[in-house]
Amino acid sequence: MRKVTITDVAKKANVSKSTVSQYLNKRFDYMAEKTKERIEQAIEELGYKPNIVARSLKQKSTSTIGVIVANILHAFSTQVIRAIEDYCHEYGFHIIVCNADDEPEKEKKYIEMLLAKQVDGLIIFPTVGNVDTYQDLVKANYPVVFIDRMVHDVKIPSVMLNNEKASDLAVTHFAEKGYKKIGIITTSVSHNVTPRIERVKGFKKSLVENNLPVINDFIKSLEVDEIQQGLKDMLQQENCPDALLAGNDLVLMEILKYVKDHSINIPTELAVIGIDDVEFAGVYYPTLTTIAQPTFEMGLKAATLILDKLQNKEIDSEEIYRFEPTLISRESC
Amino acid sequence: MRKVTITDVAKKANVSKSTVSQYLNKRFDYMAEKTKERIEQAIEELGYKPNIVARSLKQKSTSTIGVIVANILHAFSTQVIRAIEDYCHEYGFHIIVCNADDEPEKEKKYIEMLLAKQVDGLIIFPTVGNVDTYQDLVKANYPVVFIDRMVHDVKIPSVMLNNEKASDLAVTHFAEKGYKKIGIITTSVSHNVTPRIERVKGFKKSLVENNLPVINDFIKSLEVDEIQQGLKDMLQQENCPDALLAGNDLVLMEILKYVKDHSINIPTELAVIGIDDVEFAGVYYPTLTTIAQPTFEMGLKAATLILDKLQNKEIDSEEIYRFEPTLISRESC
DNA sequence: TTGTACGCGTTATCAG
DNA sequence: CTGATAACGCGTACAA
Repeated sequence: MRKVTITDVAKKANVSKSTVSQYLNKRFDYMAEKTKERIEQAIEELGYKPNIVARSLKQKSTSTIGVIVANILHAFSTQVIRAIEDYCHEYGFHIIVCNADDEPEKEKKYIEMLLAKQVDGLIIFPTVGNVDTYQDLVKANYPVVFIDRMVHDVKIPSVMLNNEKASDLAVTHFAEKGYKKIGIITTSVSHNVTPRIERVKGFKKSLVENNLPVINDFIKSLEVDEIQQGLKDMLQQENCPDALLAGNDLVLMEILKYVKDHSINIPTELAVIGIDDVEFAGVYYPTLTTIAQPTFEMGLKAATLILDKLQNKEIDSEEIYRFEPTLISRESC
Repeated sequence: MRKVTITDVAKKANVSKSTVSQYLNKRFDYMAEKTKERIEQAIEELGYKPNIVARSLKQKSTSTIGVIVANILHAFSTQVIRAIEDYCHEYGFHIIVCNADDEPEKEKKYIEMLLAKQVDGLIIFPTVGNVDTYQDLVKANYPVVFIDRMVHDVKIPSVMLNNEKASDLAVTHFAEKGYKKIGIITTSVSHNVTPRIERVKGFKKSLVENNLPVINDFIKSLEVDEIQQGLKDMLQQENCPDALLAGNDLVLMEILKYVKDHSINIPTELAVIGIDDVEFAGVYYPTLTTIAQPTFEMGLKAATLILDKLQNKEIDSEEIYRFEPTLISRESC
């Protein structure tokens, strides 16, 4: 079955391509009623559907937003994607999602691919390894929004969690419950990723504010597959932490694994709080106290920023949009 | 910054467009070395990137596969998507993922959108509400593969779990452990979705084979938000089940919620098995016995089928490719 | 070995 | 009110 084009419709309706095009774009201002009907009928009979690719070429707009997530394995990523999708869909935009797997190389490749595909804008969870590429995008005045992370000296708006606050909420909660020897484990060691840095920074700061000691042995940044060993090192020493903050959902899983394997009781032997409100937090034994990110709002904000920019609304490109975390108090601390 | 086109490159390198095109497509057979260098340099200096949209229009191929999932909330969906992405990426294909939210209307809209976007093929988790549309695709000989579900009388290959076997594994395991009053809860009531039907069918069949009674009160198909009530009805009667099979991950979450709220002990008061191996199965208290789907293999198969079809390899369109589930025995039964 | 000319499907412009 | 024509950016016979 050959594709039916606008030319076929025009032929069948005995009008010219342009007239059909007018019809399709609802410019009936001066169109004869019977012409309209003939076209309508021809389209119907032939089952004609406009070719978006051809239209995009002409219009220089694909109504598509590219989204590059650093790591799709985080629940945060999928939730944000859903929010972006919802919003874009509402405004007639499609999204193409790519997963950079935390590799700057891959990220760069995807950026190029998406540009070549002429997406109208880009939402990126930056891997921070492609500053030059980001700068090129800025120079070209290409619509880009960062989410989850920011990149210093790059004039691209960022949608971020108030990460220091997230750590602070946790530490303060630990402190209120009487825990004094508090540790933190985060991931994303290889690249200087903002959330990790800010969470550790906020962690230390909050310890000080709560008059608690900062013990460097209790502060670790590890790749996921090193976490079991790291936990062992941390928890099997004489003086070990009695409370542990998981820097994200993947770390939390590793902690729960360790705790299970070593029959450690939560929260009597070890209190636990996780950043990111995982789906099973409420049904786990004990239920898990978490710091929730407003994922939906954040995704929405990123999408709004991009679509606004496409309409040439003025956006402050230096701006960082911070969102506040909330502590969901359950039984694990 | 204006977009730089092949014409700009040609001008700069003092050659014609076609020569540049040759270069881009690596047809150097008869190209002068210095011409090559000039072009190379011009591309470099201008930062030229080919416009995929224009290329697609000419080549009538977008190197893009559309994926429509019925419900992105299932862990199964995301895992399958990752597998598809991996495979497609390897072969230079991109994917566009759409979430139909279990609504046939939405699914239909997405099918039309993806076709208009000229995707080269479609992988669909069918909602079963668009048989006519599917038939149109078949008639047009358009490359489509179904996954997770099948649709009767539609000649489209399907990649599916051996669902009856999944139920059988669970029931037999329950039986071996001495449970006799076994129930099942599934979702997707509104549409006649294959997995649910097959799982219930397999469930009943296995009960009979294990010489256990089939109690209709213990077999429920409910929308997610009705499950709490359903569990109440089922578990608060005199003679209630002592073992429960969760038809998928969402049902499992609901069961765990109920169990928590009513302080029911697993497995002494109620044994539980879930179809779909959720991430926290191994760290839950107790660890959860699950029936795992080979999600990666299934996604891979779907992707392979589509790409094969694009290369006009013969594929039996009547074929249903069944994948075997495996029981992961843990503590919840 | 390189250039010319045209087609892909759509839309904008402008003449009629 | 409608139609011819020229783009959009790329690829490819075919000619030179």
